[in-house]
Amino acid sequence: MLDPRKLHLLRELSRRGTIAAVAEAVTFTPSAVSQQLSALEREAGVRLLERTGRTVSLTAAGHVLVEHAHAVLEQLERASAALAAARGGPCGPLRIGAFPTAARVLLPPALTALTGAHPGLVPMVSEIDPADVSAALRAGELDVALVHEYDFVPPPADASIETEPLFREAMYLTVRASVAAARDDAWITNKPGTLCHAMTIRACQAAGFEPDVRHHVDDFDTVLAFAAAGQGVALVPRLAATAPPPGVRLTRLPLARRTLAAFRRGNGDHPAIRAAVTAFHTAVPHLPLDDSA
Amino acid sequence: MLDPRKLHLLRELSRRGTIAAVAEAVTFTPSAVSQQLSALEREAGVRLLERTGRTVSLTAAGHVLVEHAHAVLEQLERASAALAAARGGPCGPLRIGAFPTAARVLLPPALTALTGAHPGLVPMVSEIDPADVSAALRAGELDVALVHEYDFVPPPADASIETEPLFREAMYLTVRASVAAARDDAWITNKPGTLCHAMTIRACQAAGFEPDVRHHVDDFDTVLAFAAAGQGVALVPRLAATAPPPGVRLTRLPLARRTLAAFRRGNGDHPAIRAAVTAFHTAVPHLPLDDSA
DNA sequence: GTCGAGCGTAAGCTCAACTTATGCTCGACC
DNA sequence: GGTCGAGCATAAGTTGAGCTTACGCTCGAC
Repeated sequence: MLDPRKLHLLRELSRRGTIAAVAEAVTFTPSAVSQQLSALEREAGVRLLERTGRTVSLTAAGHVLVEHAHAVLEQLERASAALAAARGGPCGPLRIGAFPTAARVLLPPALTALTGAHPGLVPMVSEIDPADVSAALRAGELDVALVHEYDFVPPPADASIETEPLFREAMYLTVRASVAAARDDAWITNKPGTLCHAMTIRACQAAGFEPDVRHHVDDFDTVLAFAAAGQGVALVPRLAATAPPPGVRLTRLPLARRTLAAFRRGNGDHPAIRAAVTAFHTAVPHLPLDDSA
Repeated sequence: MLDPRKLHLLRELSRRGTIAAVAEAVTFTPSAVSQQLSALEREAGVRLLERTGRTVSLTAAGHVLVEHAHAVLEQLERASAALAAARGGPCGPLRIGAFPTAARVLLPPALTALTGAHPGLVPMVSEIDPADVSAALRAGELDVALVHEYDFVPPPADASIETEPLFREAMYLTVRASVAAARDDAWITNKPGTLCHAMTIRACQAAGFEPDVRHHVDDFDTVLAFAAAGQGVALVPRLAATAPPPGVRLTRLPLARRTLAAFRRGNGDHPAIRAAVTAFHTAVPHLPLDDSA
């Protein structure tokens, strides 16, 4: 019988590309991962990996098996969720990941509703950039997460992650009246590697230029303070612009950001997950979203 | 992560009813099965089993988990089948189970076609009563099997087994012109515990009487010889009555027997299974089925 | 050419999972 | 009602799978 633990390693390899990265993700040594994958290959009776230069890559058979690994692990997730449901209502620890703005704006009312409805539930929040969420979910470090996606930045398809939309908000530009008008300005973006950073770059590219990025700041309040100090322009989502400092003009753009709840595929029927997603939904009307675009 | 091996044990328990029977089926000691199921219960966090008198039975949560075990094991089966397909064409050992008449009539041409088309395939045939087939398939003792089902004898629903119909044949009654006319005769049936035995009993019950079963004989040629010797009446399928001995009158009844191929659910795409089922189909036209009822 | 990143193998250790041995409880049977 | 066997659970011992550390090899960057 195929071992789901080994299938999990193979799936991680297909996403991360190197055995060392898989080992780091599952907190094993690379040697252990290498041995497990060798054993899987032996049981499979086909080559699944092949050395390509300094790393390994999957063979055609390896990719086929990864697809089946998704299905197997999803069914195991469903079984675990069913057991959690059989244990009774939502209780125990629930690891929640959230991007900073959501942690600040959405989580407080959501957590109040959640623990009010389910006193046995122990939510544990970690701030995390949406780009890192699916890995953290797959690794079991998180159970649910609040993520966002932007126009221009297509979310990577991930067969192991399921999402549920929560709300949309408009994007605003500081100082200028349009992205094109800020062609020659200094730009303030989030740190490279984050979705927000990618979004700014893409929006400018769509307007026909490469932004002159001068500052990398994650906290939108700081971003607005920089803008107020004349240090550059920036794109900020509605929720980050509830109290702009004096002198910062905000122009609403035909550009949206969508916030979603994400969890491991198959885990959607887990009582704690359901409760959390429900709580997120109930908290949305409390947000200062003066538009529904 | 839930262990599929333990889920398999739980599933076997749900069918067999006692830990001792499960242990015998998987060739473990009852102690090992008991320990594994205890571990599963611990990981699940819910009671799955409860002592009822001298045996154990499943709790509601246990039954829920068994349903998920079916899904998980089916996906693992699919993954294995995909690997077999990736290994190339059908090859290696293929364990085939068949009831005696099928082994005599259908298998010779089917095996010729099978090994002719796939020289690497090594078919291994075991005669087995259809009543025991699903257990043998689940235990991995067989890969495919030829089974039959009768009117009046509903096949037990088994979520882990998949079947594909091959052909139908009519049933014949020896000596008498109708079952009702044989109410006071001595009856010859197969051994108790077989489907054929159950079929005879049910057919008589449907005609309004309990048969006076005097002889238990599995081989239909012997059955016909007994009938020719005036030792009783019997129901025989068309394929078992190709050359009745002189003096045995056969009356075709409005009663059918269906022959099917059975295999583990999810294993239908295994190249060897596909090849075998195809070979079965190609052999059907060679059978002396002078009717298609 | 040198060096580090990445992979694989060898050797050792630890724990899970099996066995055997034993005790307990329930139900059948005289 | 006592006896006995079937069935399950626990204790103790053994084995092997799966991890670690240690080390060697190869490839690609600088």
